[in-house]
Amino acid sequence: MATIYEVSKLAGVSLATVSRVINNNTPVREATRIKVLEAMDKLGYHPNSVAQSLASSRSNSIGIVVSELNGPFFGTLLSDIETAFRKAGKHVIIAAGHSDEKLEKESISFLQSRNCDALILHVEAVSDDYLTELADKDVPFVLLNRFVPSLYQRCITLNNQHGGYLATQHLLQLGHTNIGYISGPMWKHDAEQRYNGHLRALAEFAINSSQSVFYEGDYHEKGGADGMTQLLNTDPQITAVVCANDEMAAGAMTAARELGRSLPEQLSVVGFDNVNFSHYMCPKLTTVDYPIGGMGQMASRWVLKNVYQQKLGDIQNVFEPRLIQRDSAAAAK
Amino acid sequence: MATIYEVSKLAGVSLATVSRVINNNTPVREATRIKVLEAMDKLGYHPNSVAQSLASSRSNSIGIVVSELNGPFFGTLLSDIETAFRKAGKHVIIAAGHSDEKLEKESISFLQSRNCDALILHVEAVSDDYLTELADKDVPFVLLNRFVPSLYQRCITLNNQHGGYLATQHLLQLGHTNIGYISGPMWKHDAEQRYNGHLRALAEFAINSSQSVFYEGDYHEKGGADGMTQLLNTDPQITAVVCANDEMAAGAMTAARELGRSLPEQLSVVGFDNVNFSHYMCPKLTTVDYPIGGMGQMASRWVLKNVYQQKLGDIQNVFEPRLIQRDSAAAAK
DNA sequence: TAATATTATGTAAGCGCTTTCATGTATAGC
DNA sequence: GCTATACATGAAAGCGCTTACATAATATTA
Repeated sequence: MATIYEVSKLAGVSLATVSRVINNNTPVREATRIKVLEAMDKLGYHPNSVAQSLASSRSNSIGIVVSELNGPFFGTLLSDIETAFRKAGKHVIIAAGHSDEKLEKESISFLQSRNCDALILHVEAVSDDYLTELADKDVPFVLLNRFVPSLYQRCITLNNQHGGYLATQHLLQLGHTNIGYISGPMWKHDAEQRYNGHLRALAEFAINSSQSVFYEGDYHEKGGADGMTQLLNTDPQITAVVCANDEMAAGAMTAARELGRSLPEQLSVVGFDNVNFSHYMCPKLTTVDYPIGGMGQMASRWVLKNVYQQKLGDIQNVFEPRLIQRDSAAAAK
Repeated sequence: MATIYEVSKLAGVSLATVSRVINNNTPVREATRIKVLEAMDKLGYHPNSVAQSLASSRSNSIGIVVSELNGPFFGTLLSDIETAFRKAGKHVIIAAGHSDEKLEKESISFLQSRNCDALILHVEAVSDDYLTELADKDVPFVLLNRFVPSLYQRCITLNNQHGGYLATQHLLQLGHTNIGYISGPMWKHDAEQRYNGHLRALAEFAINSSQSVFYEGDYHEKGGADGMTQLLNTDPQITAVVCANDEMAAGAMTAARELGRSLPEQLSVVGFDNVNFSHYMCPKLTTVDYPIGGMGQMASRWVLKNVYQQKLGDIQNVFEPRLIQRDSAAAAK
């Protein structure tokens, strides 16, 4: 691989000048620039990004921590983030945190040691305090789907509460009054907030929430199935169930069918997230859309703007969910 | 951030010695090692990986090109690759090629300029010649799901032909004789091979393939839906359809139902890939398992073994698919 | 045309590490 | 006790760039 030195020799200029045309940050006379470009071309020269990083102490890499790499949710996120940075000539280093405190911390320090210029974090298990401390360190980061009051400018969140509200409101408007709820793990902020939204909708329709059956699931298919089984055992009169994410909705619907309920005639189900397979399910899942792609783009913009000084539009910190009506929720009989 | 220099001063040894304890590649007296480790600890020192890369001309990063970041298929792949490398202290840089020749090439040169030690490529659009030339360059790479004869040691492939065979054989064994086929884009090697397997099964059961209706789809849901519609129009007598991937199967099943077919009673469907949502579909999809995770691990092993000289087991170049029987394929009436 | 302001280019000192080669120090052999 | 050998450590030269700072070339003004 040719080095900048060889280019400078071939072009008959100094290293510095070559560097200038590479970085395009200092004026270079047009004739000189052309000479250099031609030399680079002739040698098939590409700058060594490692050397660039060391010299400039910018690595042009952004570290991303997500909970899982598989699964429908993060794929969309990563895809949009990668596209955004790729355009800007940055690259993305990915680590999975698996919703585990130790692994999340490891991922973060791993990415730090990789000299990332910034991090985009979708972390669930580390504490607010840990994040606040991290903010005092040198590496800038944005938080996705997590609100830490002291770090509010760097939080890109969904109004989960409103999402939970929309799901339940929809069922209530369809005439359901006996609505079960399958939650995510309550230690996760979004799970708690979605549930709060559910309660708010119930209250608004003057339904006593103590009548409403509740199950704390795990955000996975199995939890949804278990939850549905338990809910229907506890209260066979239930006519609708809100699931705090689509995966659980999938499990719940399967379980309900196995228990002899026809969907959506005897039982309506609403999910949350609008993952890409939610319309493969049958009945096609009515769910709350989580604009994760847009939020990923916004996180990218935050980084481009605050770390790389690009002039870009304002940052939208809070995104609003919206209800996607499909076929899994029907009017109460 | 503390540097190796500060550590060496605090420990009262030279830079070289600190480097030795970091890399653990040259004997260092135990007492010295401990002094150094304590100094590192006290300073909260982490080696600067960029500087390490520059000095050693190894970046400890592996570039991955996949077609898409979203979608169920690549998530599984990336997840297993990331896990494997993370354990080895390497990191993964990801780029999407979008099945487009230009973008695939761009992705590859992008990763090259990032000084990746190796690449794992799932590329579809670039030519065999391009890959053969690339192999003469300096960066080592493995190919996933692609067989290039001259590069056979670095190809990790699925026996797609056999997979196609299994899908059709299953339907034939269930008594179907009028079987439609919805293919992927025939310019993609795997699509072609899956179809060849289909033909082989047909031949084995003495079915004239010219009777068998065929549609060339796009590996996406829409293509599956269009394909099913066209197939049923062309030949309403069809009792079974093989789809060359699960996404098309999803579209096809929806379309079939909209055309009034009950599944699987009036129409059996078999997919290919066994993506994670295939059992969310209803009826749950009978499909051919693509062990993409295992193949990703094998690709990782190839890199660890051939690039980082780790002593690991043999490389398995060809993986075998297997049929996953669920509910979408039933006996012919 | 000389003096001054502007702009373009070159010089050289790092960035934080690895690694070769040289040197020093302990151990063994006689 | 002296040399031969092994082993542990240090000195210093890069890895390929960026970026002050210094200098040279050019444009501007009087």
